[in-house]
Amino acid sequence: MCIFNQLKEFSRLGALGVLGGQFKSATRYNPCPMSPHDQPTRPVVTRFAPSPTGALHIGGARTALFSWAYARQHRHIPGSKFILRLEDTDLKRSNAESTRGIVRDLAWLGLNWDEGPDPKAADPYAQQLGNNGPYFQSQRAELTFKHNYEHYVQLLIDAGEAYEDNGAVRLKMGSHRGDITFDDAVYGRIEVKAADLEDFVIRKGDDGGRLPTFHFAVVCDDALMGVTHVIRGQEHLTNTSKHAALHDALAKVTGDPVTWARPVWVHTPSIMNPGGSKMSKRDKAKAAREAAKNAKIASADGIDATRFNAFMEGENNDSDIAMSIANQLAVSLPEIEVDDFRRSGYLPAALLNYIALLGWNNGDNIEKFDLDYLIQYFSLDRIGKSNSTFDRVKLKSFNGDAIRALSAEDFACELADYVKAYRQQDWGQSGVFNGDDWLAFCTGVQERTHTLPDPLDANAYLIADDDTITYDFSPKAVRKAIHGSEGEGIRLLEQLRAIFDTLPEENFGHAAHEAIAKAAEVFGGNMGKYAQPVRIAVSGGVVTPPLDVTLDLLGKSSTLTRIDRCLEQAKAQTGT
RNA sequence: GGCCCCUUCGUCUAGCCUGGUCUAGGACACCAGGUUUUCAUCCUGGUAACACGGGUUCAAAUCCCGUAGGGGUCACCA
Repeated sequence: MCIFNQLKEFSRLGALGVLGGQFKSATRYNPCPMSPHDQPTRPVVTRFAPSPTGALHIGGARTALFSWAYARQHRHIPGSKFILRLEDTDLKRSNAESTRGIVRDLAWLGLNWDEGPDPKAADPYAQQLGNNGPYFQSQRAELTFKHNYEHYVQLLIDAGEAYEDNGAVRLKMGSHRGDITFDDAVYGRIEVKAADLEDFVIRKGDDGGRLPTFHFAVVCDDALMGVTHVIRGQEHLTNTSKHAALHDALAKVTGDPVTWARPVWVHTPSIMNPGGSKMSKRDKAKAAREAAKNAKIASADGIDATRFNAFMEGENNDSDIAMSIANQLAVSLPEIEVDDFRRSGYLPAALLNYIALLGWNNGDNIEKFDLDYLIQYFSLDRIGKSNSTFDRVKLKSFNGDAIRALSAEDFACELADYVKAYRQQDWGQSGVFNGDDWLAFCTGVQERTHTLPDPLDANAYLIADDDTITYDFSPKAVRKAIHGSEGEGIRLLEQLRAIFDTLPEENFGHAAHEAIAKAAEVFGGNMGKYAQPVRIAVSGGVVTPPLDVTLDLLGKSSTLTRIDRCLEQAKAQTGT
């Protein structure tokens, strides 16, 4: 096993302190863990309940993060836990692939659950009975014991709280129940007039497999699983009057006001696009559609024609089609889902840190923190009410900071894994670089890296064949360094080439660097005057890691070959 | 359209509940300067906001009312 991988595993095992260095850790910040807000003495049970109809959305990730952090904050109270439950009562849209993706993405983020599907299970739908029944609502519906939704539907009908309507069952609202008032931890007290409340379906008819609707399943499961705090997106705020009514009705018909007590509702504001629309996979689909239209392509790899055409007509926004088109046309799509951010080279630590700040802050001007800090300081009453715009530029800045906070070994490991996974190349160890060179390369590029692919794209010349390096002397900086001052760069390059030729191959870059420094000292001028022509000669451009690292990685022979080629072309151009 | 919710620098936000300490603080971005062999990093400084209109008050970003703008929701989707 790669030493870097071992090191990484080790660091991952070490608590959840995902960030070190300049990132503030909770313990450093506040030696006294007593927070100003509530110190509940009762257990806190939260859950993340996505519907497996697509990949894990960035907004879902934030909901999961808050739910997770709040449960972890209270883990010292026995019974506190974080549950993952899959809401798959929409048979047509739910699928196992989505479940796998959600489980994988949550695991990647490091948000572990106390109860929920086994992340290692081959078949995500293999039924697992926890203390409170299975974690898929479709499975809960099949059961015949206390978790069966149908049992409660019947109780409501018998008590005159609900009635059948074309095979479906509706809960009586309106004047039957009166005005509904509930409290939200973020938005405060919400009052809805009886006249604005309509009877709503709690169990679907035959077309829907007689399954419970989302509203009914959610209330039953939360109550039966003992969920105390329901943290979810604010699109559910209006729905909550229905859920409140359901809790109250069920408490009444079962005579069990404890189990069916209303939970604490916590609605989080939405995350928006810079354009103002809600961040959704539709944005990815839209970008892909536009690219496909511009390129006038009529199919996409691995996508059958019917789906492709439906996609182009806007009849679906499937991410796999969008991705296929993007790959085919080599265009990038806006990151929307957690997996998109991983592909783009973001670290979980940075992503988590950034989204935690979208709608929450500790009021202490501390922006860089790790999960330990969030667990310690997270509080419901510091969640904001207004929607926030997702700023990828700021995320990138956070990611750069997170990358710089990694040890050189951890960074080397992250990068090697990334290259393997998304470039299907092996740059480290046994691959393009040998072990020492790989670490040297990573060390050289680490502080210039904002997202993982940055150093790959910027340093392709390093692994290119010597004769594929091309020289474009038209950009200003290059022209100046080579042809400026009547070809001074060319003359310097010739002199340096002669010196380089006498240097040993061992530690060539280091020796070459010293030679350049000495030349600058002896002949005058700053080091850049000498280093830039060399940099251009070996890379074709003006930006590389420090020259000693670059030349070490390249080796003496490549360096000389490239200088020769550069001189040849520069002179040829001067001649004409 | 009905109902619900929101509104501080370009963006994320602190401050608002408990009016005066706010000539409104921080971060990202941007601009200028410095460090540096390039780029980046790092350091210093700067530009930039209380949506609008009324009211209450000695005093309002903070309290009240209205207007405008934005979001959500009105499915046998979740």
